[in-house]
Amino acid sequence: MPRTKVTAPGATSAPDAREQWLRLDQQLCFALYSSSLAMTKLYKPLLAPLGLTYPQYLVMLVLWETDGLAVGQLGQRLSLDSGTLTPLLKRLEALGHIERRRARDDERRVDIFLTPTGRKLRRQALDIPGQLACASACDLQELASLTQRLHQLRSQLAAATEAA
Amino acid sequence: MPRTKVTAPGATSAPDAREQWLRLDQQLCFALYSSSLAMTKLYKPLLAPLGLTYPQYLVMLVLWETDGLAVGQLGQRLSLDSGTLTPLLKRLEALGHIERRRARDDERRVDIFLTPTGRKLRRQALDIPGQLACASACDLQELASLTQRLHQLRSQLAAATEAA
DNA sequence: ACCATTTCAATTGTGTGCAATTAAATTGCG
DNA sequence: CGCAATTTAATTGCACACAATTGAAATGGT
Repeated sequence: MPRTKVTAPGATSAPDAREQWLRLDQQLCFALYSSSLAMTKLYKPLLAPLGLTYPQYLVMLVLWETDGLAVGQLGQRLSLDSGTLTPLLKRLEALGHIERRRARDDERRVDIFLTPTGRKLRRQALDIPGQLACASACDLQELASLTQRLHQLRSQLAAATEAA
Repeated sequence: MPRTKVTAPGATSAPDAREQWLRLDQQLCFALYSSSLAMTKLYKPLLAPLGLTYPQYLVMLVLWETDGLAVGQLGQRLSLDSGTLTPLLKRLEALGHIERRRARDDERRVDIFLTPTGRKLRRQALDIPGQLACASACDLQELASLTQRLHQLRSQLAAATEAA
């Protein structure tokens, strides 16, 4: 019979439920963390032909949807800050995929534009999601529902972080 | 009516299903990636009192379950290699939480042992999973099932990576 | 016993992530 | 208009992640 007793903060006697929750495999955080790293590893060989790292690929996904975003807008879309994006974008620029242009109407802003090379890269990327879907599960329905659940979780986590 | 036609690799006419799958929000990889980063951000203030980063916390979770593991075993448990673990473990040693001991029966191995300080830290960690559960969802049933689903996904991703 | 192979951790180099600071440009209030 | 507050990206510093290499130690076949 499972114990439901709540142990007071200072109590040291009797194993309480908190012991169970400290187990690595029971923690959502680790499931998330290790899955995410595993996903990145699986992407690596698929992205190698495009010459992109995984975070660079995410940036390109955003730009293929909406070209000409400012660094801050990109960051908002991906939940990354300028400390992460600035060097990453400079590398994408060095590769010839994007152009970083200081906005004329607000000199603080840096807008990001795809080059023809960057736009062409999209065609090579078209097959990647399909390959990934096969490798990860292949049940598209299940995949979509898991994706939705994670987006929902992300919102809750972000909201909880703000609240603190 | 949804198209089920499979476009040949070289075809350029007619928008096909692959276009849809390239959208950022439809991709499981991004849902996973951003959720994991959001989770880490939420942990940060909770771990600050313990003086641990999130990956350091994961290492401590493993050691609290099984003390005296070799670096490689720790890496297997967390899916991290020595390039990541060696500097992290040196920092944990500098903090006084663990001791790195060259194994006598096999000089290649480095075994990791908790110090009394490291063991004591566990008590401070007991409340963390509960706080996190509340922040993330609070429906324990749902949380557990998501965790299971992610562990399963991780296995599939790891298997697919091996296969390549 | 010898030596090629294998197994380990450590090191090196590249690329994120993020907090904190900096510096420039803009906005808004009096 | 003048100036403080705000916004924006860049920079700096620290801590992962991981590929590739190194070097020491153990193993296995002959």
